Amino acid sequence: MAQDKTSDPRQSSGNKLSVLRKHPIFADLEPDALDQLCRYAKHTTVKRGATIAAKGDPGNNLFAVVSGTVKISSSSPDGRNAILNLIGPGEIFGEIAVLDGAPRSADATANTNCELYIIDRRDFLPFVKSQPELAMKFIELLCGRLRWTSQQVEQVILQNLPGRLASALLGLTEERKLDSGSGTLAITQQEISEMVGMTRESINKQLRAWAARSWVRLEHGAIVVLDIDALRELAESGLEGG
Amino acid sequence: MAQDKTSDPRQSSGNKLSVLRKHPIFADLEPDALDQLCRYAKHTTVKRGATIAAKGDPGNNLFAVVSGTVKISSSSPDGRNAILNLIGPGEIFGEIAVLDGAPRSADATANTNCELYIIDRRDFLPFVKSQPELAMKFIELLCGRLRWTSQQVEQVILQNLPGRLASALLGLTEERKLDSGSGTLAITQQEISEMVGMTRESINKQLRAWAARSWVRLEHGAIVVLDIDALRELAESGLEGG
DNA sequence: CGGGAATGGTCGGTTTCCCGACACTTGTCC
DNA sequence: GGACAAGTGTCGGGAAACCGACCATTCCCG
Repeated sequence: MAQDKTSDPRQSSGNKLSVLRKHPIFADLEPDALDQLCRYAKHTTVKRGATIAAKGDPGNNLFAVVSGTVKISSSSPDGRNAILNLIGPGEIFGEIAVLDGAPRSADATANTNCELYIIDRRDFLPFVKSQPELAMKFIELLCGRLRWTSQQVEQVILQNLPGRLASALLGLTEERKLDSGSGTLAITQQEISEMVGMTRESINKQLRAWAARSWVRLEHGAIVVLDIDALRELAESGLEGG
Repeated sequence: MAQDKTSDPRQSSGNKLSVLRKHPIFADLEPDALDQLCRYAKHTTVKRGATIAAKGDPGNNLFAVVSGTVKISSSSPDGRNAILNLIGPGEIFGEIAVLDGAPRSADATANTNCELYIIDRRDFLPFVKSQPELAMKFIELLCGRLRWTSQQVEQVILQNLPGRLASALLGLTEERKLDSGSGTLAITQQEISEMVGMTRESINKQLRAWAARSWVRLEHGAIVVLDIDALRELAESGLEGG
């Protein structure tokens, strides 16, 4: 997993460089700037289930995912849980609190064992301000996030369970965040229920109805999307599908 | 209403200056930059109900609200409607499509008669890039939007009707977007239902239950919040309240 | 390889909420 | 000032989803 040894700064820096360059937001930085960024980035690994950041904390760090997936979620006093986003390799998270200085608005936990880079806010904020191009990149990133989140609100208001579930499966399939090839999504039904805001039972019922139609195939801890067009049609019409 | 006459550039520019300076995002600009911005901004008025921008359009304009309120919404094929945001005086909207170049993700309609400034993307984008401070302001703006929208997703997933309704009323009261003093919200029950994603009937039923407890008072086309603490408690616990 | 945790599958009773319909009030525009 | 639109109040049937309670299976870790 962690091939760079923190005891060897030279090699560490070299690996960091090649990894950070794959993150779209840093890809176009000048070599000097990228090098500077590498010096700021600290390498870490976290075990599945571990808390990376908690709601309400000061946002002192920006995170970049090297491997694994991170779950952004929030929970209510009565134990219910809402999954807001899943962050995969090549993506960053925790940028909002870093950029605006307000407390974290959600929890971040390791959905699988993860390899991360952590960048301190005190290093990063001046760095962004010194790189106008990077600021524009962040504006684009935030715009994308906003589009995604607004669409979620839209779907949750306009669509019923089948529509929402279809939309969620489509989103996961298209982004390939959990894709291990040919439409296999490594996600539990419990997690899906927390993404769309319905109970696990309702999700299970709907999924098996679709499995009977060969739209999907259910495996343990995974869902295989077989007929993506059927799901797309259902998601777009927003109706029916029981 | 419209005190600046477009036939008189001098006076127009003077008024624009004082108005644009009230928008937090432009407030800290250098006088020269602000002056430049005024030259870009075109003044317009739109009548209640008129479409300002439509979903799918290219985002060629940034809008700043001078007076009135604008409704950001999206509708499904079967006629259902979702209100995503309400924009009041001193706020801007339409910035996402301008900043990232993608099509508009929602409709914008005049909720009341409105007075707006319109700025062309071709003028504005180079302007932002030439003003590093402004880029940071936009980052903060987008972060705020993202926090608000994420919270909406959270609420819609975690809370039931009473909780969501209470949260919506609290939000509207605290932002004072529709406030005409002492907690009076100028909003119809139909509109609230489209904000929280429930039917008007359900909203009406819940509101009258609260009116019976003197938590709110219902007027024609308006809601007066009487006991804000009761609503806050309900919104935070997320439970009960029938 | 064995035990426990995680995940999936299943079931009715109950609640919530939608749906369609309608009467009444208020406001607005000609 | 009168017609019409917009907004509110109300009702009951029926569908959708929750809830709590299970057991079966699979996986993972010691």
